[in-house]
Amino acid sequence: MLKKLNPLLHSELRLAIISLLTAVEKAEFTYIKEKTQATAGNLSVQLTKLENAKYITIEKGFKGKMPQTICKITKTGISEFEKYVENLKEYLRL
Amino acid sequence: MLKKLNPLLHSELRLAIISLLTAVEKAEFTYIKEKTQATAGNLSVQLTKLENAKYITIEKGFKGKMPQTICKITKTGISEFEKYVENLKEYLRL
DNA sequence: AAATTTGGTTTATAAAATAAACTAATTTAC
DNA sequence: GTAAATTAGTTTATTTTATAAACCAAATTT
Repeated sequence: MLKKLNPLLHSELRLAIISLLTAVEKAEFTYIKEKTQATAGNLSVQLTKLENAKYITIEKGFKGKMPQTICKITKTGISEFEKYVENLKEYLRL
Repeated sequence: MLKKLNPLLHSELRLAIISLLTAVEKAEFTYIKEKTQATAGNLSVQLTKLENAKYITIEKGFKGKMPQTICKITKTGISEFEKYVENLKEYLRL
């Protein structure tokens, strides 16, 4: 039987964010924005959701004088992503 | 760069329906309902969306005296599903 | 020093998923 | 034989979600 897909990950933008973060140690807001082509507002909202779920951590600092937001995936985020991928594979018949 | 995911397919229930229909020649409403664990209302709505997009065909008839709805995937449905799978693979790093 | 850009957040709106209510015919139980 | 329950759905309403628009503060450019 098909397993329920984690709704937090079954979202194009959030999935793209998590996918990106699995491949790098950390990433800046602006980098994620560029890579995903998301608007800043949408990205901000979705990052906050992922942070609330503890799938990522968000650290706010400064790069020179400009604000900088750095995101990292957590162990929870990685394992939920892996579970999601396994569940989704059945839908995709892979 | 990650490709945009077809929003009609990036939906848990619609994806499950299409996935199911790729594996069989045709399927009854009640069979799909059982397999997907969807409510009848939700299923009805999502099937209609897939029909409007010409991803599936819906034929209404009778099985004995009871109404029967039979669904089949179309060529469009199959090729859109295949495209969706290929695009999604990049998100999943497969 | 006014206008623009950068790096965001907050709030409002649009779209989608889901659930609830309803229809209509059919069985089943009394 | 008729009331209650079941089957097979559709339609409508509600909730949730995604997205866009508006906004803020500081920095930079003209």
